[in-house]
Amino acid sequence: MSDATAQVRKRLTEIGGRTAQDLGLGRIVGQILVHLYLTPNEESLEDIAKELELSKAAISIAARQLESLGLLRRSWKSGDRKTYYRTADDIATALHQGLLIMVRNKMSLLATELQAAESELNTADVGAEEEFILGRVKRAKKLRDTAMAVLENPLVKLLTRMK
Amino acid sequence: MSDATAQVRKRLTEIGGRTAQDLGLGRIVGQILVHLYLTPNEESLEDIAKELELSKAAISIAARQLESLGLLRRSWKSGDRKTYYRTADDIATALHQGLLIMVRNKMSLLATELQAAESELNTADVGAEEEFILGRVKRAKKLRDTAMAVLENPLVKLLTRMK
DNA sequence: TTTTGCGTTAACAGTTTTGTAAACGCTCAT
DNA sequence: ATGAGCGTTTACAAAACTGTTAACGCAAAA
Repeated sequence: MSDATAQVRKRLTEIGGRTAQDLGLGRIVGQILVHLYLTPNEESLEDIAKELELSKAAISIAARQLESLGLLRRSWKSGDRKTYYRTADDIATALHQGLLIMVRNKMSLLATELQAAESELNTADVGAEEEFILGRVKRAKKLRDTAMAVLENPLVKLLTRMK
Repeated sequence: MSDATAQVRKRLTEIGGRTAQDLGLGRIVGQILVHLYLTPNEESLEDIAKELELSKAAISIAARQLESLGLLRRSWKSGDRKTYYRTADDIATALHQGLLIMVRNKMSLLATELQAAESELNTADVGAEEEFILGRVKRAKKLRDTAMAVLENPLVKLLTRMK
């Protein structure tokens, strides 16, 4: 592998790290994923640790997290006690679905809270301030509903169809 | 304000804090925004600090940040040296646009990096490994493109039309 | 059974983040 | 001019996070 190529890979790996961190998944997770995505053959924990200059322990934890997200696959070789990792074959769809699920989870949590708030406000004795807050909560609910609708319809259909 | 109502407000405020933190804006930012969103009249720095049980300094910083994002408005009263804050009138659209801009920024950063990677790989002497990586980069680009397309078309039009 | 080599777990240290208290500077009223 | 009241800045303390080292457990080889 040429020197320039190695540098390109390193750079993309860093970007993966930053992105993953933005999503709250931790830097290492993103680094591993991109690194393996740009690697033809599978690699052991130690391989990855050496390439990314991180401890084997850190790799172990992050790799398992990636596996549970369906983004990495484990494999073994006969007469070799190491575990090897490679990116999942359907990594693109897995990523998209994962992101959608994350967003949807946050959204539905918000939905529940807003609904609960509205109910409680309705049972309380309704003064002027309650009236105001209730109005605001209702506006927020409406906002969330349309956002949700947008998210559900065209996005899912377009994105999950990709290969 | 009834006790139950106060509790509802407190709860929603907490949720705002968590959400803002997820977006990388800091907890306080979200708390202030929701608190003011649920408050009929405008409040001074000290008012907010007392309600949220935080220092005036912290509120000062976060409130200015919110103002620069177009989510809060400052105002003054004659014969009173305090600054008052209230939520912007178009807070819904400001929020949506802000989120879209954030996402778009991340996306376009990714776009530049992927493009640069592809160029560099093309100029390098192309061995088997370069070929492989180049293929992966191209796949990633395609992914990003469709995601971007989805993000641009229906979302913007639907969301920014909202009041 | 013992040994070796692996992934994992747990305690810890370094770093970063977050919010506070106190000092500061500016504007307005006196 | 002087003092009071405000928002802001700065220095710092506490808390949270991240990744490492070292110990552990377990399976396969000797």
